[in-house]
Amino acid sequence: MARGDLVALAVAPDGKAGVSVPETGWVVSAEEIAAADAELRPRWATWSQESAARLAARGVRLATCWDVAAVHRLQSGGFRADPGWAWAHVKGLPLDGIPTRGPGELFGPADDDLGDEAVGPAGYLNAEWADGGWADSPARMVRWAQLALEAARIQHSKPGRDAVGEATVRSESGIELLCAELAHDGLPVSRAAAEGLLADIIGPRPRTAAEAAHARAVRDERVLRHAPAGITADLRSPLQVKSLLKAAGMDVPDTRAWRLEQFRDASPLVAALLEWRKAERIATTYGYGWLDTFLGPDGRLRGEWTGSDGAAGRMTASAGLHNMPAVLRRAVLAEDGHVFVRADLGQIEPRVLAAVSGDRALVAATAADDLYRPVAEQLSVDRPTAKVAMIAAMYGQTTGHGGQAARRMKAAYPVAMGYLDDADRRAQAGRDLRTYGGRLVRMSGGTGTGTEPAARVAGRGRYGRNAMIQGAAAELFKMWAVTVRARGAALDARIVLCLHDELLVHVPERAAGDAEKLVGDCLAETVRRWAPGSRVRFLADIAIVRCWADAKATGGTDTVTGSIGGQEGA
DNA sequence: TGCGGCTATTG
DNA sequence: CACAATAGCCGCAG
Repeated sequence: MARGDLVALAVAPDGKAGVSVPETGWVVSAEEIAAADAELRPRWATWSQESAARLAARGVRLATCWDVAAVHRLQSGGFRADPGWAWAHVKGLPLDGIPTRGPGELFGPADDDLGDEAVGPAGYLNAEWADGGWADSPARMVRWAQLALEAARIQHSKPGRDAVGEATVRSESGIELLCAELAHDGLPVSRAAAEGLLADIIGPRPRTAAEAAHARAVRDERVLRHAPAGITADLRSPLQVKSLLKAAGMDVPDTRAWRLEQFRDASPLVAALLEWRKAERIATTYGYGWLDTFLGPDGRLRGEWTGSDGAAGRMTASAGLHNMPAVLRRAVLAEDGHVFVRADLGQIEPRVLAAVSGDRALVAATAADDLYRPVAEQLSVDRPTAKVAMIAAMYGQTTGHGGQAARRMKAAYPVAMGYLDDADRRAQAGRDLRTYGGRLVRMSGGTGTGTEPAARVAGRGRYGRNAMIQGAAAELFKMWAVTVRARGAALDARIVLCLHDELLVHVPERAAGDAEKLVGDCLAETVRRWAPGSRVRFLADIAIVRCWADAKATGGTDTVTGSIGGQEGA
């Protein structure tokens, strides 16, 4: 067995692992997996994040893997990637024939029970095995691991991948290891700080249901006392709020905050309502219940992580980790003797557009720290207009008054705009897309009726246009993240949060400086791999902080990376 | 009880 | 207010 060789691995709920090379198989302990990983450093072929999660629970972190589910999502699109589904894809089997365990089979063996055969006569995986039965015996565990390896080999043999595609397959797999660790480790959150913030915003923790109801009523009353005499409303009902506003002389089509903002100064009712909404949001979604559910006694906030969603392939997280109100970041504090290295990519989407389209003029613009400056100059407009025009092009905005800027954008950056328009047209026509790194974005479902509403077609076009950028940006980001994970291990630097273009790394204080440099170096390494030979420049703002909220306020080290002409050092 | 609509938060 | 996501509550259908 050599470094990087594929080795089959399937970890059971009890931590025992089926391993195969594949001529020979063993069942070994998590500790033995850890030792083998350290000594031989194979690329473990696994079915999904599940194996890594079970190892992480036992303190074992693998260096690399080939994750069949992650690679399936990349190569074939969609989110579904269970073994039975991925297997049918790699084997080219009809998808409507995949066996399932019906409710009737829960109480006894099915008529077509396959017993100890992992693969049935039609070539599908045994549904009972796939449902967890694979862990029922040592022989099954080894066999199940071997099948993951077989699936991985077929995925590996798929034609049409360039070097970037190969690297993307590896990083998409590695991200699953990171996801398992993010879920296990959690985000450091100070309970005392969090409860202090909540007390300021929504009041002290209620002791009884009656106290909670009273606090709610008090909050409501602060709004309703501004209502016209005799008028009341359930503030949680948009319909009733609309009526309330009408009674107060304001006729609005809906009650969204941005629409009510114009009345804030003139109407104490609206001002109170907008404040109420902010507090209510925190009370219901990010209040004491949220802390009780997701913040462990060890001061770690835990959610589930996925390496790629069903659309363009961004990472997702539950437990509010990706949409926590900014004010609560003040409770995200490094543990004693530790600090955070916080790093975020600057203007990643237009820079990615330059890279994937190869537009020479836009590539040239990425040389600037602020890309929108040269773009504004090129278009002869001010910076805000240039930014809006660029974002409009990437998101497919059709409304508003960006006509002139859009025309100039097309003239100045014809290759980049053509790239986006092409994706838009393909998506509108229901043709599948493939991102820069090779992710299939399925567009073919639900089209072809011929009577499809124009709004739906246009929406699909915008979706496809954006998926090419958002998806490629996600691929770059994940490659950076797995590189930081790998290189940071030696410093005990652990990624504790991924936020689309931002990394939060928890690191012992003594290694802070090294980790800060490492995160920047990893970006340079990633860009060389992700955009070889490109002159596109990527930037990361990197700072050492004790509290997540401090990062932007203090203004971190402005680290500049990328900018590789040719194959320097390569 | 399930689901679409509305709303809010994040990138 | 365009692209993506998670998530809670309301109102309605079954």
